[in-house]
Amino acid sequence: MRLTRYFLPVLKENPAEAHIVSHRLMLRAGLVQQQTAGIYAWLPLGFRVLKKIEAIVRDEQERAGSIEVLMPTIQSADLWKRSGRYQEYGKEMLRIQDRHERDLLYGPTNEEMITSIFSSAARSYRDLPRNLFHIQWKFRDEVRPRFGVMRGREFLMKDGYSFDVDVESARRSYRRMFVSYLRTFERMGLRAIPMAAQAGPIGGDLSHEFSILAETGESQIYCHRDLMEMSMPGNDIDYDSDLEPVVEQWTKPYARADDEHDPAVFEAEVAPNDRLEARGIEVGHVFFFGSKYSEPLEATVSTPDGHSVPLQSGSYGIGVSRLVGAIIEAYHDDAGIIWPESVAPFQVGLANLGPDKPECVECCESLYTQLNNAGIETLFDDTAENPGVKLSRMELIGLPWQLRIGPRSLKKGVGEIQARRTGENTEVPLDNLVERIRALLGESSP
RNA sequence: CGGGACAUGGCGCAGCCUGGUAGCGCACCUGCUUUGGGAGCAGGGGGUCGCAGGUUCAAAUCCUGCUGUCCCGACCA
Repeated sequence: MRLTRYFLPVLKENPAEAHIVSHRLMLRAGLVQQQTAGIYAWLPLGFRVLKKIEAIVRDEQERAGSIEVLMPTIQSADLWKRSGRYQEYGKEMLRIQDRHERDLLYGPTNEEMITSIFSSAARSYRDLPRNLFHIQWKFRDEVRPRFGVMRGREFLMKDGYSFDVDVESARRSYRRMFVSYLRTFERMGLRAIPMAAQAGPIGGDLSHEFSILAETGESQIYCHRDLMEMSMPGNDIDYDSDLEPVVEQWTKPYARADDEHDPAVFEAEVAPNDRLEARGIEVGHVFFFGSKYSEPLEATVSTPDGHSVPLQSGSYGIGVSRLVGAIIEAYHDDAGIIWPESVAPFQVGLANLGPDKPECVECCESLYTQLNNAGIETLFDDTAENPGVKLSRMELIGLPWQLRIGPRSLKKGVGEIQARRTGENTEVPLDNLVERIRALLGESSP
């Protein structure tokens, strides 16, 4: 993409309303634009990041055996009246009426709808287990939206739902999602720690919040330091195998957010040097809720012995739009964002530092073509602006690799590759540039 | 939902207390010069001060109401 044809409205100064680093950088780097409190328009660069995150989430969901669907944003109130949540859910639910004065709502979540959809077709234990997910915009009329997309009212969420014939089988579904969440966040360069959360209807251990550590986190978390070093399930993980050892490993060390925190247990279980207290951002939540919705909605299947039992379900959420902010909280410096490669809007930024020099233009045009042909996502700064403007803007938007071409380097027959993360600058002969970039991509993770 | 602030060109702000019809920096436009860390000179365009009402000869400035936004706390992916 040529910058002269792109839409990248960067801000030189910090917008007054943004108080945390990710919000500031998202506005400054032209990722989003606020439309009203807690509601954002995604500009081209931000939208690309959102899509990258979405793709990783989708990929890991499918790998774990979950199947994608798409449910509407607007729901009829009927289902919610049957489950009782139409009354229970507070003012956070946006209630609307259509022209026939029928009660509708903008979905804050989809347990009722998915239960209805699934149970309308699933009759038998043979149809189980299944896990369906969708990635869709939600609306929750938060009392106090803040921190940009980290607590918006409208937000993009992956919500998945598992259906099983009994609790033991549901546990297996839960573990699959648990493991897939560890992998999902890791692929974005995040270490998300599963925290024991408020127990579900059957009690026990089937609810976890996945949080990443960040100064601007909204909750206080307490955990064992080991969780920061523990190795993640690899690419070869078999979701049909017994995942209990993995879950066991990750849930054994103490890890709780402030609402579940018990200082006495913390101090008894964790040695002083191993205690980690920090702020956390919740990026995912897995939860088993049994027959909470299947019973009122009469979603049942027949068992092998011919009885009829309500579906056993869990729900699994990932805050996709929130992750954009969370990743920036984890990866930035004074100059701007530092995108992990896996979610970067472009892999490479190509900057022509001598836009008035024909040899620079020619060289950049050639490189741009080569990079495109190599399938490398490149943002080409072909503007006539000063080098300083280009370099600082490139740092602000945080592309992992910057390719700099100017009269100075050209004289030596080289181009410069600067790593955004380390600031390391390498001179590479012009002929080898594209090859080198290709080698660098994916070599260092994240 | 409790508490507290703010609202002035695209952005950041001053002016308001002590009413007299709007100013600065950045951005933008034109020209020339510049080009390896957010350039220089010259010229130029753009706001009626969130909205409504009131006081006054006169309101960005004082008063009332409304709306919007932000911050702190309690709740949430």
